[in-house]
Amino acid sequence: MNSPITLTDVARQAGVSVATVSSVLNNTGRVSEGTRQRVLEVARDLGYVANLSARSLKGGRTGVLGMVVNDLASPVFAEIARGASMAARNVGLDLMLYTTSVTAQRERERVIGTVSSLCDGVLIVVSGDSDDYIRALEQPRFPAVLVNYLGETPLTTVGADNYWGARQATEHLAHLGHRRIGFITGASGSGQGPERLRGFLDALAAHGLPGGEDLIRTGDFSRPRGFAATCELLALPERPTAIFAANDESAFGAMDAAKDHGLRIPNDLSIVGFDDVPAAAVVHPALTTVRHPFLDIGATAVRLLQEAQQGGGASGRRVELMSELVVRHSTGPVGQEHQA
Amino acid sequence: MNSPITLTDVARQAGVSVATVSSVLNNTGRVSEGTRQRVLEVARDLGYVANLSARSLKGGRTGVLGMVVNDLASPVFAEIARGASMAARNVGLDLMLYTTSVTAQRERERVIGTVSSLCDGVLIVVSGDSDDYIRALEQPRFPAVLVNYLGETPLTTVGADNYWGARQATEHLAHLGHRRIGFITGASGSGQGPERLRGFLDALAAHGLPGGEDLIRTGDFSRPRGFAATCELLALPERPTAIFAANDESAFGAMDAAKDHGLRIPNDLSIVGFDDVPAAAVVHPALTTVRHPFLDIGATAVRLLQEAQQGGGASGRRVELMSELVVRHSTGPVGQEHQA
DNA sequence: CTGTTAGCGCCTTCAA
DNA sequence: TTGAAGGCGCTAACAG
Repeated sequence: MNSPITLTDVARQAGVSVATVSSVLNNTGRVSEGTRQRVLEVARDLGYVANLSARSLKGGRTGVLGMVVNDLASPVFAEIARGASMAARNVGLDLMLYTTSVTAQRERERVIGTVSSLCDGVLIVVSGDSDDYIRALEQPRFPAVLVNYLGETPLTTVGADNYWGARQATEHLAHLGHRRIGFITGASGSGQGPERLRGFLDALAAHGLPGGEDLIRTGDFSRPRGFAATCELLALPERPTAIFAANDESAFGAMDAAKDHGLRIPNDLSIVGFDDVPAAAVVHPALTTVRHPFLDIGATAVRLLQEAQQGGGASGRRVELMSELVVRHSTGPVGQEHQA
Repeated sequence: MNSPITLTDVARQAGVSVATVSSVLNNTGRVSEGTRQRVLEVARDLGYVANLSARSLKGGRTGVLGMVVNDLASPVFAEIARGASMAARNVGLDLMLYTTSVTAQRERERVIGTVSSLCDGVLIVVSGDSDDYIRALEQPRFPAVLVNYLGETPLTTVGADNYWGARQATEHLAHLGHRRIGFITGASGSGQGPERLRGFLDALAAHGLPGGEDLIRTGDFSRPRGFAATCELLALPERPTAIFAANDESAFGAMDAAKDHGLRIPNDLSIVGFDDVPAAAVVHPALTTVRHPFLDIGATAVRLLQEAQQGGGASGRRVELMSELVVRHSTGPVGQEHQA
């Protein structure tokens, strides 16, 4: 039974005091080079790993950032976590993920409390609206950064633009000659969807294109709903030549529906998504979409969290990254078939 | 600046000793009902949350399970984590995820060391082969369970069958009348791929079907390779009427390729995947695939971990769950076009 | 039934 | 340049 190596073990083995070992390991205080080398060597040989609990209890920095999420399965979340994880690693920090249900209030407070007793700071990634979730953090007891949160809050938040990305995507379609463009909305609860719709509508107006009710279909960010909404759109007397879906998942559903109707993409129907999840680049044809810079969002969140730690309280900044149109192969000029 | 509430705070506020509070909160020792209620009330009012570091340092159970993964982006991983997370919650435990790179040896030891100082036990989910990763855990210093690991190890492992699932899928195709069936392999490194291929080949032999080299194409579990491999298969002088891909991602690529060639699924080409990731149910047509019970795997891992904790050392069990064919709409009887 | 106390592993003065 | 000692929040053993 190999019990974990403690600082004391290293000290004993190296024939010095614990304080000396601590100094060496933390690069603090002046220790003679000889002692230094010996301690380092012993620590390595013994496979010493600092006990985080002890360090945290003592009140020092643990070098661990916490991340609280409520949906492990979403690729959007996964990308943000990946970005945060890489950024943390780059500055010598670890990232710890904690899952929690959106529903139970007590549960969330417990999770936040737990994480904050372990970590130097916490990143909160919540999908949809869960305002009271946030309320618990607002007492500036602990460095926290909110990711993709659109509500009112004094805390620091990071997100990315939705409006201009949607506008850009719609204009891309307009420049391609499309005049009837369908739109598949997101889930009504989320804050991201409406902004995307607004960008779409404004671009339409700017180009004098029709944006009637019949061209706007309710989706819920899911693939099956994207499929169904597209079928509705294609059943219209004057069917659209392009469809803009409020997220990639819906766009994948739209692609399925188009192929099902024997339509070629992009010849017969152009399709644009939103998010640029990894799958968007590998579907066939590759999806034209608006890149939400999730990796950057994660990395920025880590940076802001570090600033919040050093700066002390909640800085209350609101950072919005730019999203960007990525043109791939699911969009093209209006085909002859439909121009008549 | 609201500093966290400690046990002492609660004790002071309730007018009792810390030991009493501790007893109440842990349901240990006998405390009078009146005191009990008062303590509970004060704790709730103050929003007391136990400091995990202190509890862990003291040597007690923390109620947190660790999970070490090397790929946050894979849906396979996400499902396992989801299963483990739900199972943990059901027994009142939390799950903490720690990411680590597969490459750096020192790094991994550090992560394991860190996690083990915080958690009651650890779940290791490694994709591909990383044998020396495992070696570090083998000293039974700490309850650990390996997920989806196929190598030799004295540690407890949980996984799911690959061979019989592949056999079943192939037989499904054979019963549908397919005689020329293509296969897209997985990445050569992984241990899961070869077993799936073996199941495929044995089923072929059992039915007296051809399994020549030309029908077996090298994939790497990715969608683009699945696409390319399928194009090769479709270019064969005598093209297959069905394709079995070693994982769903490859199967999605195969579906893309088929549609690209103007083939209808399943009328002109049947396609089977492996894994049953969530996307498999929502692509169009819905993918027939072999369900690897990831949620169950995660849940079982949690259960075994608990047993390992209670039982003490590494029990060294090897649990293999059954995989199961899920017939959806991407497979059907051989079409007239190809029967001639 | 309830209070006092030691000590988990570490870091940080302070003293030598 | 190094050693000794205290205390972070908590639990468990022991007194009262």
